Amino acid sequence: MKSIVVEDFDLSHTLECGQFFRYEKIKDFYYVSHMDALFKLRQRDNKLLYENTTKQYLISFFRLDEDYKSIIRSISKDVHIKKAIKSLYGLRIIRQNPWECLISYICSSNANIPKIKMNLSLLSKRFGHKMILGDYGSYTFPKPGQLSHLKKIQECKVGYRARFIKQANQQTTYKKLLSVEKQDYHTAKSMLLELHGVGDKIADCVLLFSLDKLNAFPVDVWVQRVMQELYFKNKKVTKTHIREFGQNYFGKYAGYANQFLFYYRRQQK
DNA sequence: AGACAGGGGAGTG
DNA sequence: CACTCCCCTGTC
Repeated sequence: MKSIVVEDFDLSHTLECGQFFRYEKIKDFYYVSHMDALFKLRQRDNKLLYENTTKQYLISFFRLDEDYKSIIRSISKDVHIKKAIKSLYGLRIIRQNPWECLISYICSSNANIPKIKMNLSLLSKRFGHKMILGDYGSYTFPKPGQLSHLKKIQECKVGYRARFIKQANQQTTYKKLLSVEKQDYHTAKSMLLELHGVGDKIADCVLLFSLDKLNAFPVDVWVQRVMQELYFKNKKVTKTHIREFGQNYFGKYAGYANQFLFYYRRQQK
């Protein structure tokens, strides 16, 4: 098995923190399915072992080319965030494919992680084609334009989100997503918000996890909970206010702070 | 058995 | 802002 040396990286935290859904842990290995790629990973200390992908792909996917230490330094504003960082050190924001990310988070509304995983698995099984790696099999994720059959989408148990997926499929191309990526945070966000089924939180997720907007600060119930507890003396605060506070307070890499706090709070339950 | 929540969003008032 | 409904699954 090939390997690369990795610094400031924790594979388990990165895959399991809830930002990404199409992976499966089997024995000591993680099998990752993403668009047309299927690869196998394992971390041993500072070595990342891999099969069926390339060093270049992994560096991009896990953002191994960015200066983690300086990001951590810039968001380490107080004892609360420092504590979360300490316990989850090495967690990185994954650079997902924007299309798969968009559909994933459209599925996420009023759902939970097991259900989102199931929906994505059914969608790829229904619309993608089979991939094999050793004795493990999964499916490619359908491309923009391939999710047009409403009935078939509904069979993937996505409920009322089926029409959102169909519409996103009609209105989105890779070219459009690329042009969204080129815009600044606010412009990019307003473009995503034009899609039906994409509101504030989902737009921020797509921006953070796939469009290189690391200052995005998605506020779901968990982030709302942890932020109220740590920064608002347990007072009820609107999600909009929390988002604006988070972006101002943590700055350019607020999205990293967001993910640390989110996963840290979820682990406590 | 049936009610309810689960990583929201859109539409209304 | 606050409220309701949305489709589906797992849980108590």
